[in-house]
Amino acid sequence: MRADARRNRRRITDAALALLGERGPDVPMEDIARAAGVGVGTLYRHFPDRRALLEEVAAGTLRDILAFGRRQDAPDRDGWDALLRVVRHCAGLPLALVKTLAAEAAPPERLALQQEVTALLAGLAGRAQKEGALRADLTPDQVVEVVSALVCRPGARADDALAVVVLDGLRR
Amino acid sequence: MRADARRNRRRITDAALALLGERGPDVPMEDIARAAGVGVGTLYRHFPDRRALLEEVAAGTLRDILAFGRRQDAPDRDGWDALLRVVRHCAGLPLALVKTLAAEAAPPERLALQQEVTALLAGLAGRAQKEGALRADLTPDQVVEVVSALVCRPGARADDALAVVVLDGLRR
Amino acid sequence: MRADARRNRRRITDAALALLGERGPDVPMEDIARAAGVGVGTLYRHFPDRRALLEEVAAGTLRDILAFGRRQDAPDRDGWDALLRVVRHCAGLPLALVKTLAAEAAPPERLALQQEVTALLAGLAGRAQKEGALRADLTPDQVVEVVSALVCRPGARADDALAVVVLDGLRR
Amino acid sequence: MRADARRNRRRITDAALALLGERGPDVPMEDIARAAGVGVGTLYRHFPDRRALLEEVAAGTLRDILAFGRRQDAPDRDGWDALLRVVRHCAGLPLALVKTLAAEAAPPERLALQQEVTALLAGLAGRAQKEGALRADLTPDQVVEVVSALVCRPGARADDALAVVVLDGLRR
DNA sequence: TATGAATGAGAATTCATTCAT
DNA sequence: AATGAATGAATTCTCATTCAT
Repeated sequence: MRADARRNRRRITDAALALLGERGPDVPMEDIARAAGVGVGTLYRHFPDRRALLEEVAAGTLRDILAFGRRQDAPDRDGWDALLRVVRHCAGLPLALVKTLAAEAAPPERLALQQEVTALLAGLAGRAQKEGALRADLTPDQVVEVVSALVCRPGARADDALAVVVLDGLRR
Repeated sequence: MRADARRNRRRITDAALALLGERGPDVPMEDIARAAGVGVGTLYRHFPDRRALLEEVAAGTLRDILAFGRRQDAPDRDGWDALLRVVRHCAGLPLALVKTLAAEAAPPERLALQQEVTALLAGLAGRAQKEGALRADLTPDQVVEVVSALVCRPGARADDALAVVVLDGLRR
Repeated sequence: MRADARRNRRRITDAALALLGERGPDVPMEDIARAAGVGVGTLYRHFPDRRALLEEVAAGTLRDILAFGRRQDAPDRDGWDALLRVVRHCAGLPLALVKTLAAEAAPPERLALQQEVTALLAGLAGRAQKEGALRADLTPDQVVEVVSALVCRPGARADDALAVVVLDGLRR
Repeated sequence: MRADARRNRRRITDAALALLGERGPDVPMEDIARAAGVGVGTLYRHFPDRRALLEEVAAGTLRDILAFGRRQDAPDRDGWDALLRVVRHCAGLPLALVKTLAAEAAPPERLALQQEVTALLAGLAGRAQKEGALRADLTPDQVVEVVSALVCRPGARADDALAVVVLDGLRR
């Protein structure tokens, strides 16, 4: 039954992500459970309360970015290119939603993830600056701030007007 | 008595804006009424329901931008400069909040206002392109899209990293 | 509407006392509201949560005892007699129920009331001992403990077997 | 395997008694199971529902009293003394708790046990009256009522103030 | 007209019980 | 036979809205 439980847990987070996207951050737990095909009780067995579910949804996305980013962060690939790939990857994630969910004070676990992501991106930014591809009048953390704003928008796409303008603005 | 009513109405929208900013989009009507110094009954006399109140808050901000923008849109001032001033003005408004409030389908009145604002900004963008100050490979509407994303962020400031990058990216 | 609200509040505590007596300490708030002839919302406007309602029911009874006891505590009436009257009065109150409701840690307000009641009874007991009517080998506080046990029983009556035995056991 | 089952059953009733004492009459079944070191499923294999478990806890205590009482009820020992020993024994049992658990209508099995205990104690009381040790103006059943009230109190001890007063009140 | 009390539908959460493994 | 995951009814509490004063 370990397998069943794992499947249910996954169904729940998936359903949560979908419904929150469609219907905003106040979707009832019961609707999420129904969409996941389980009873509310099952939802609450996996997540002690609403906050815990939302945190897990957020954490899942952060872990995804982290994993993807680390795969790009190879010494033989230039930083600017890696940064671009991460931005493109992020544009496919529901980051605006996740940011909304995570509006409350970050619990330690999320804080740690956020710092890891930030550190990873700042590292890439620093390398890109050394390579001369990225403008040098911003600190790496400011670059992360810019990238984060670019990517945490509702409807963000990697090739929409803002992306073009921001990436141009970052170059050189 | 007319003056009283007007004052109350204003107090209510002000309180709503303030509380929504401090405590998120789910602040109870009763708290808004209390912060405005009136009873709930009075609040409901001015606004038939919660949606109507939020719409008014949003509309107020749109009207503010429109008024400011029109004042900048003088034929003897260059478009790029006017656009910059509008961006700076907007950065001082709680536009992220307003955008959140206005997440639902826009009613005709708001739609009209939004279109007026868009038209105004697109006009400025067009002029700035003709002047050669603004890059020409974007349509004016795309420029408005970029400016809007720049300005409708939580904590947006007219001189933060994203603003610098975006404005640099728009120039020429 | 002050009068209405007061009437409702009273109805609620009365209904609570009645239902808790009939159906035990877990009666749903909704049932209490219905029995009081009001909606749940009204109940919650008067008492912020279940605990607050139960505390009020308990406090009401303590206040009743205190008021009655103080009326008996006249210098020209002997202490033993006053104590007997208080015992008889208490036997008519749902003290077992109240004790159950008040099983949780006492909040300051209840604590204060309890101490006042205890002090009053201990005072009467002390006087009764000086008069020679009450056995002297117990401290006044122990007498209060005995009286309290006598009176906080389900179905306590002032003339049932336990009352007879205890009052006999206290005399001299 | 029979031994295992018996051990589990015992663990469950013990855990139930302990937890009910610590945390009140509403402890979840799952917590009882955990405290007993078994799964809920096992708990439900032994007791068809919550009521059945509570009844068994109550019945266990009644059987204990009955067994102890019968050992005291020897023709060569005086009734008053036997009664005293039973009272002392009972004071060590969680009778207040058991009384609370058994607040519902008594099922036949418990009813029978209660009557046996009552009969035993009434027998002792009758003998004590004949011996002249116990006051004779109460029926044996009233004496049982008094003893029962003495012993079914939260925190009852065989030498606390109420016990002293009641036992004095019963003598002669 | 302003007030705030009353209403009740809706949302989060708990827990007795069932059932697949 | 034991386990613990799943279920959903029941319960507490909140808040938009109505209405008596």
